[in-house]
Amino acid sequence: MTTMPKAYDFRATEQRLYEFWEQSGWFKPEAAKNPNAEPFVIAIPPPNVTGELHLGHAMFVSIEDLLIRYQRMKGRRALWIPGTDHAGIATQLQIEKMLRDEGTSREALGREEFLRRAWQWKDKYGGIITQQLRRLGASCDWERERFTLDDGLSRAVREAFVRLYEKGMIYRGTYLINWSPGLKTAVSDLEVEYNEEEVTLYFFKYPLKDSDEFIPVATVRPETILADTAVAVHPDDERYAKFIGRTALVPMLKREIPVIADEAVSREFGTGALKVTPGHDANDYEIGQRHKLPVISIMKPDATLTDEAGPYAGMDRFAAREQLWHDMQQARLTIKTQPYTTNVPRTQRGGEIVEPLISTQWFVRIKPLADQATQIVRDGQIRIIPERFEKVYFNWLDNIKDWCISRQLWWGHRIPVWYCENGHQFTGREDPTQCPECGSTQIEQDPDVLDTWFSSGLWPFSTLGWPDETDDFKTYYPTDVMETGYDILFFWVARMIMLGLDFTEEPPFHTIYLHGLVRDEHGRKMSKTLGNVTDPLTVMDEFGTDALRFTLLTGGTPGNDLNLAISRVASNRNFANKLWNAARFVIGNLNVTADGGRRTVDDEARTTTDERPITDEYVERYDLPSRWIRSRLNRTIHDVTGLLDDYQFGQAGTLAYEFVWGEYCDWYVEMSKLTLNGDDAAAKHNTLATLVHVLDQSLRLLHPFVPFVTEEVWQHLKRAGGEFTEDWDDALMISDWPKGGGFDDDAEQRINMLIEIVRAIRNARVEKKVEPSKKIAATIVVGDLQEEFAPLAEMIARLANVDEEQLYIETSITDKPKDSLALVVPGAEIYLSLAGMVDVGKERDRLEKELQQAEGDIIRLEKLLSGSFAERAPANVVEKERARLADAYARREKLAAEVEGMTQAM
RNA sequence: GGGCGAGUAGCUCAGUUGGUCAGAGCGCCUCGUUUACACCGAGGAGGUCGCGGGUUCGAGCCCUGCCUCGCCCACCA
Repeated sequence: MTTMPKAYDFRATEQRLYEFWEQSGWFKPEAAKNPNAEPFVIAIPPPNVTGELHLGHAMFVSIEDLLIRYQRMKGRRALWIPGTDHAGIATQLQIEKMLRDEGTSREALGREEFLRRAWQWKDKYGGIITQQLRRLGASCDWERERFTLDDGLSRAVREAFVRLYEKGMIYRGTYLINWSPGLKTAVSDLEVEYNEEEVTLYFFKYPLKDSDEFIPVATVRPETILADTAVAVHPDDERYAKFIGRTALVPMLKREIPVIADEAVSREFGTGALKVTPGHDANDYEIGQRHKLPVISIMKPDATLTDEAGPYAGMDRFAAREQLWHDMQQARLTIKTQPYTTNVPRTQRGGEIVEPLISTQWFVRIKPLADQATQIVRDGQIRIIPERFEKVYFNWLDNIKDWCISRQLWWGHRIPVWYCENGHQFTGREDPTQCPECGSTQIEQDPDVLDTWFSSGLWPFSTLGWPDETDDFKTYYPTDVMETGYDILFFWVARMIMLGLDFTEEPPFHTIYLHGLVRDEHGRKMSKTLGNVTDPLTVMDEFGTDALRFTLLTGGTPGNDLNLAISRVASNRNFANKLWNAARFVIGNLNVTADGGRRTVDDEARTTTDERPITDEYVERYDLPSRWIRSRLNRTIHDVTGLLDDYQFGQAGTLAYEFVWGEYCDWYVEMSKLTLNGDDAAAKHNTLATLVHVLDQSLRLLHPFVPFVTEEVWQHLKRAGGEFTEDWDDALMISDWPKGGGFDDDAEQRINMLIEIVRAIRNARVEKKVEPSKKIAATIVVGDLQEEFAPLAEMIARLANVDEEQLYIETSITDKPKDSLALVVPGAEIYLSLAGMVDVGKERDRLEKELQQAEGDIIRLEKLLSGSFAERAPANVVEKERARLADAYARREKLAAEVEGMTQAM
């Protein structure tokens, strides 16, 4: 027998198989059988270089590897470009933490030393994440691995910046931006998150100059009073009309500011009067522009106050808030405080409150790029799956604001702009040594670096060698599918499209597939503080990579979040085991029958790529179950292929799963035992050929979903298969995708009926509590004689031996067997000899019920078919209903006769 | 304030041109060792498909209103 253990051991196979694949070079597109095949390319969403594997990674690897393996098997030159992202803020934070633990800081080290340490860190931890992607089975071409800060990509970033700069698409300016005091850098609008929080709303008096009167004002950030440059009221507000044009005094500072009127003030909110702080509030900034108000900035990068804050200079923003309020209370300038719920802006990374600050930063003029990016999707040149995200995409691009791309960090691509001592500003593809305008050699590079997303926005082409016209770029660009989480549609996807269109004049991919977030079992977001984080490595340790992958692929739908239920992972591990054991069965039989059971295999029997129609010869060759399973296989191949081409991965996987488990294992393997037990060598041979063929094709269908177990099983099958498998490829992963053959409706119909009959008998046996091992005699009446049913039904349903003439298959009978239990299924009647086991009264009730049901069906169907349904509904649908009606008539007749017979017997 | 998604068996979820669509897995109940598999096999219980209208011969599936939960965008101090 076989040496395969009873249970599939993924621990013993996964790593070995991955190394086998990778070392064979099959992850490279150059390994394609046809060197001129059409390429299929995916650029990986680059994980943070120092990141750790989480379920989001597992999700994208599952989907992208599925796509890549599928297209590879279909013969495309499949290329999955791997790589990592330097992830500016995230990585710099980690390095700074390390330095803090060492008792030093980036400031103490200086820029150069800091970067040296950062690269050291990257070299140490940068390999971990890619190692973990391998663990997931990712069939990336690792020889093409890239990193956003490597030389090639840095050159791409430089080129991109210079081009935009020269076109006037990049500018430097002083504006109100989002400032992160913790990170001490500007962040873009997207990096600010608003959370509803309980804060305090402070009401106070704005005193007027030369008067005892005051204007009541409310604010949630009292410290910004110090930067006020006006008090504004609504022009139509009678309460405050008299103050317009007068002068107010900033509390404690007694700085004189005007009282102005502006439509932007809401009369209903707070006191109806507004303090205007152009230096620290976006709306106020606009009001300030309208009224030409001065802009005062009271905050330094670390959120301590500047000299403008007078006595509060040097204090932290929150300390200053308290102190100022205290002082104002002393000065009787306060009115009251009250709790207030509002959206507080916090940085995505650090989590501290973002401060709107006036600052000089670099921006990309985004509108022209956004318009192009909108158009390309509207034109259908890029398709987004699921489609609803197109609306979200359009909405964001339509309201886009210029992109702040400078960051006050050290870890990243330094902005390639230099300033000379004479105030000239210039860029260059190469680092300059002197000013191109005045020739001064006293030049200094801008200290800032670029937003991480600037470099990732170039990813699909920078990884292929752009801006050079490399072979890779020419061959593999544009890529095909961009697969990633919907949460980075704006951050990353939109920017790749904008920059891709601008630099390469082509959409960087034609399809965007967005997956959802992986949540915990009950739909909660996974977080360390909640303690509900599922580590994919732990899951893989326990259930195997295939089980995790299959769960992620079939457990949800595109664009929707997925609640990961461990019980599903467990059941998918069981599925891997099922495949394993089906193979053990097949392989065991191959070995056992090595002597007498086999005869020479001809091409006809092997049929790994049969496209042929169902011929007489074919029908002659294969027994009914084999014809049935081959036909079902062909249908499954057809459907799974269609679903995959339509990006319906979950459906495709489920279908293949159900075929393998529910039809091949549950029925065909069982039925094959009959033939394998017999002594018809030719029949045995054909059944074995079918067992091998269907398993092989099923493994191919499933390989993109569960690559490890399918490869392992396939290798065992290949080794044991002898003449059946001698022309197979070296590995499943490089085998051809199944083409599928014709459908054998006749065989399907017959086996379906057999299955119905067997189910009815099994059901009756359990209901009547017949010993499982006890054989019972039966008569089966089927319209058209199905002699093949006898031995199959005998075996599967444990009916009495046909040779003892206790199992009859008839086309019709005149007298019902005595003391029998009647069962009626569509197209057949069954009489089980259960002498003495049947309670006639109960039995009559049961049949009565079935009779009523049949009558109900008849009434419903007659009504349906007499109405306009028959005219309006499609012909095939009507036909189906007609057939059901005919069957109901037949059932009614049989059942009525039964019931009557039993009533008399009583 | 605007937009989107979800609400289907106890739990986690499928269900794409409206016509066996009322399903799967897990859990539960009864049985069970026949050439693979107890990570198994056979059988079973369990749902008015969130609620109300409407369109249609026919609606989880389309339209409309409402309820609950979640998310995104905007951000009136």
